[in-house]
Amino acid sequence: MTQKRFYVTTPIYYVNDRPHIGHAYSSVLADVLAGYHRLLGIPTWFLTGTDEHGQKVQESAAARGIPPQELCDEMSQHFRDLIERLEVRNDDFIRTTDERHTSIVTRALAKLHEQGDIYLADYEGWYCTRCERYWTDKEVDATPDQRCPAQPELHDVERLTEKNYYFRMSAYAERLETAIRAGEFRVEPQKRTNEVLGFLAQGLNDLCLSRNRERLDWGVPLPFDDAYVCYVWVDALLNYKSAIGYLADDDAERARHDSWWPVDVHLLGKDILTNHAVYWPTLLLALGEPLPRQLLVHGWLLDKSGRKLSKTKAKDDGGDTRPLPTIERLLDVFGPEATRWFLSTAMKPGDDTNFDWDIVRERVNADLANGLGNTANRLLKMAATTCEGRYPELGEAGERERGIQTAAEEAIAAVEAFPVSLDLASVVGAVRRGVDAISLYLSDERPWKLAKDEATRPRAAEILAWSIEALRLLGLAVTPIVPRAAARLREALGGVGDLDFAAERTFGTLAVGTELGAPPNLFPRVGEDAIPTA
RNA sequence: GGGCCCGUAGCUCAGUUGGUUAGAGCAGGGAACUCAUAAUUCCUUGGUCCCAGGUUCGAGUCCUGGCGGGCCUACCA
Repeated sequence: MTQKRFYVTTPIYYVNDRPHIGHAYSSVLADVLAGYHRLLGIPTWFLTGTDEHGQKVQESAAARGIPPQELCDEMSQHFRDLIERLEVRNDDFIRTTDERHTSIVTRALAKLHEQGDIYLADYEGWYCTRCERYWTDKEVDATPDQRCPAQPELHDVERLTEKNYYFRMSAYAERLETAIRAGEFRVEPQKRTNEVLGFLAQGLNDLCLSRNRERLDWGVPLPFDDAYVCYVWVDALLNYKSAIGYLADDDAERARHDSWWPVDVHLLGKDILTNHAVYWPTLLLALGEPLPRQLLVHGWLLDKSGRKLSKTKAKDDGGDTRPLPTIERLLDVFGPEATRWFLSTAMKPGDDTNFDWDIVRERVNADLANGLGNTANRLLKMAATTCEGRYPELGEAGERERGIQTAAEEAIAAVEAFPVSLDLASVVGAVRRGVDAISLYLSDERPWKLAKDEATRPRAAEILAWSIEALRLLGLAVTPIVPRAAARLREALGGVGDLDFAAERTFGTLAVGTELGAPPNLFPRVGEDAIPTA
């Protein structure tokens, strides 16, 4: 099943936080997903951006004595800086304070209101004045003597009533469940589907989508009641459509939207599952829009003691006095390519994973420096000395030769299966096996020995030819993950102009006599001494 | 409290519908090789599969109950 196009998103990142490794993970993963589709010639659109409204932003701005927009401009820039350092190639970057977004939120809200999907009702609940928020009955009941769940010792709660606007989410629960069960709206991995179905089974309430401006002003005003702003999710989630031209005035823009929607993959962390698997699709159902094809829900990267690694936590543990491996520090030490490799291979989307400096270093050294990098290096050096730096003839294939050809072709096959499988691990696994196959082949055939003797030198050249050709395909396979290194390798193997995967993917197509470049030292080894010490 | 999920070698993880002596990679130990980024290849050490019961001819795999951890529980995003 070939897809005609591929639209992928990351969550929009909330600007109250500094960018951390979780953001980097989502961004790189989305970039790699997009990259494989682009490699295969599939029209691809990759959207990311920042979420900028809400109470925390308003408070942070107030605390610093600056307008919220100024804070957003500053913080949003941090996210752009991060993805730039990661060499992520997004096609668009949306901000929820963009006019192109807020105008669409307004229209969507008006539409929902007109068709009766939004209603005004009293919200009655426990309010903590100190925390400036409501708590649910259940949360308050769980405390002794019905106190504030955050600070039961200090804060008390009072029963308050407030008028708010609600989205008739419950009305769409059944249709959502049907869509999930029918596979029309997929939530991956499977266990997240279970989680969503379990959530639905508990019964769905309607969703409060407004906030009185007395409490929160930093948001999109409701078109039908200026005393309120739109709260959180309706605003944030709509970015996935506003960015591609949903409800735009311009015909061409709307056509653009229709060409990309429904989105193929929403990438998100497990913490925002409900929002994407329940709020968002019910909202879309209400708007009469097709549902996303699938949600890909990933876990978290945790530091060695299992804590969520965000921002800086001063505490270190286990006698490890080194600073925590934040995304900035990882980039400083390993550079963008190795960092991308680590993030891409860090975990199968689904579970959390623990990591530390050594895990990153070992993986990067094993796969990249010792594996791909060293293989490229030794082959090109041997080619320089044994066949004057020109690609030699393959000669006849024996069993071993067919073996490394197959290994390389399996990597290509994994790439070509990617749009359906989205299985990065299978690509990486195939590449690792390919590198191993070449190493083993070289160990067994010893071309360096054969090259010393005039009579056997042609045979040595053949061995190099087979190995180089296999390596060339592995380089193609890895292009979306480490684009720079892959490009340098391709160049060293005679590649010119833009990469044409369809033309270059076939084993045995490298022209005899092609001038081979110098060993490119693709991935420098990272020594223990490169890791910062406290 | 409720829902969902996780707990397998020092580390990161695989373990398909329960079936032979539980696997990989990395790290550790030994050897070989020497084209290469102290690399590569071969051999090797290492596990009460969280605990306790149960079902079964047979359980890492199913059931029950614990222990430990995570996310959500609808107004923090």
